[in-house]
Amino acid sequence: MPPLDFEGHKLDHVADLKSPQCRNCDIVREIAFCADLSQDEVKRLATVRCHAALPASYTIFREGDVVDHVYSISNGAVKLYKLLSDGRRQIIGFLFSGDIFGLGTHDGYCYTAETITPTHLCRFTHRKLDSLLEEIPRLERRMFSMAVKDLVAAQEQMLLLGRKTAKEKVATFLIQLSLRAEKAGMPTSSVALPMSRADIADYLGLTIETVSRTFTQLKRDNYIGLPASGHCVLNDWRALKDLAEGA
Amino acid sequence: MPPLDFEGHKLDHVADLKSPQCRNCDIVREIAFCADLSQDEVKRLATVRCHAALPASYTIFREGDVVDHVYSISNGAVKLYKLLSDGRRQIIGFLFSGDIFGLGTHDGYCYTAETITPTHLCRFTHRKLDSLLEEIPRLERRMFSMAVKDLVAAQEQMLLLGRKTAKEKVATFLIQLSLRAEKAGMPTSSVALPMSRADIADYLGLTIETVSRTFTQLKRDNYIGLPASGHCVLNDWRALKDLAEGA
DNA sequence: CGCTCAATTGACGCGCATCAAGAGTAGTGG
DNA sequence: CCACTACTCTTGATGCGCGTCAATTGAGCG
Repeated sequence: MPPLDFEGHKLDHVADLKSPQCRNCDIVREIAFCADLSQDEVKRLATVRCHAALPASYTIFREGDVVDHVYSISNGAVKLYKLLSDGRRQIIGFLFSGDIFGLGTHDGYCYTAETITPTHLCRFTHRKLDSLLEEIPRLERRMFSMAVKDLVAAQEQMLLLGRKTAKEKVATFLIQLSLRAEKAGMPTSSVALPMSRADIADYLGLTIETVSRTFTQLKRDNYIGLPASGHCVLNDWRALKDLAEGA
Repeated sequence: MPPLDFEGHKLDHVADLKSPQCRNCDIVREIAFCADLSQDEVKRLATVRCHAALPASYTIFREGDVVDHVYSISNGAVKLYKLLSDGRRQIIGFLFSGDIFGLGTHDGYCYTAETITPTHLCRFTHRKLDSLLEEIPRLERRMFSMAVKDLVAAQEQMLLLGRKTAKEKVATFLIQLSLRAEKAGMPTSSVALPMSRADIADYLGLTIETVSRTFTQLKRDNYIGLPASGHCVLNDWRALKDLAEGA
């Protein structure tokens, strides 16, 4: 994938503010950034945002890049990952509609962000967002509580990576996706798997082969069904949850 | 260890505000909470704090407990951990002087906090701290940036747990302690190891035996020296760092 | 000195990685 | 529409790193 010039707005997939998907963006941002903001505050926020549509497997920024923007996903899916020098990869998180990413330190972003599917993003510069934070104290609260939420999830993932078996890891992953689907108002008994086996493996600290074998095993034991690639049916949610928690 | 009544102030190790170590607490809090607060703001903060001295291996709160306080370590060492139902444990972090802990969600604390060594703590109720956050916006900024710092560290630890070998894990751990010592103004070539091998193992997603063997191996290869229990000398910082990063 | 518990060391086994082959699956162009 | 290509995914055979089990050594403490 040649690096298209997204940051410089020359990418031909970039949509402008008048495009149809921007209305959708407004809706989604209600969920994410602005759930408890007033109409005026939402409008003020809208003045500093920028919208873009990106293809699949598109690198949004790399670990170490200067931190200049915060991103909000309108729709699509994004993965965040860190690399070791020899290419070993750890996926930090999968993000979907309504999720925010782009926090970092003065050393730059601490992970690489890449689209999984074609994705619509909203983007805010840190500079403009900072001045907004002065204006709207509740926005700061909201950013804080989202960072705490991410922190709690990261700690849960540390338990998974350090102490769970392959079977428990995959079960936990499916439960996570199911809970996520529930929050988005989707059915919990069937989850979409837009990411590849390689992505799942790098998220769970396993290899592609082990992930594949574990899926097969869970299917054989009737925990799940795999009707089509990219989809998974959870036959017994409770049993899968117990498996995920090592019971 | 019988559970002493710390929360009800009946613990005989609890020190009051006039005790000598409280002056120390003021100094340390300069580093932690209040680095950029005014004298008045620091004094205001002092009105809502409560101080306690705890013995080693003392459980401060448990995963799932109602979130009512935020804690700041004056001196000593604390470990945070999560448990699976069958007893498998993952240590989320080791905390030292100046560190803050006690964030959580409405579901309660998401980890258990336990002292490693005898420890002096400052404690703030969430309720009082919340009202302070209204008064002192900069305090909210500070809490936010500390949550981000924790998040970045958690993501780095995910890379360690998911993708590093035992040798790389132990090397990374020693480098972490060394960098921490540097920030505290201590020499980087020698680090204190107040925690047990079991704690180190549960932090790195290994067993006691593997940690022990890896220390022995690093010593044999002259990366480190182990002059006395609880101490480790880093003979070649750069080489250890390269090892930690998988080079 | 002797008790207790942490740490080390050794022997062995297992879960997951590695290596390798085969079976879908999707995109491409004639 | 089908062949061709390039993947991704699955499945099998084998190996290794780390876990498990067990015994010994060492350190702190009354």
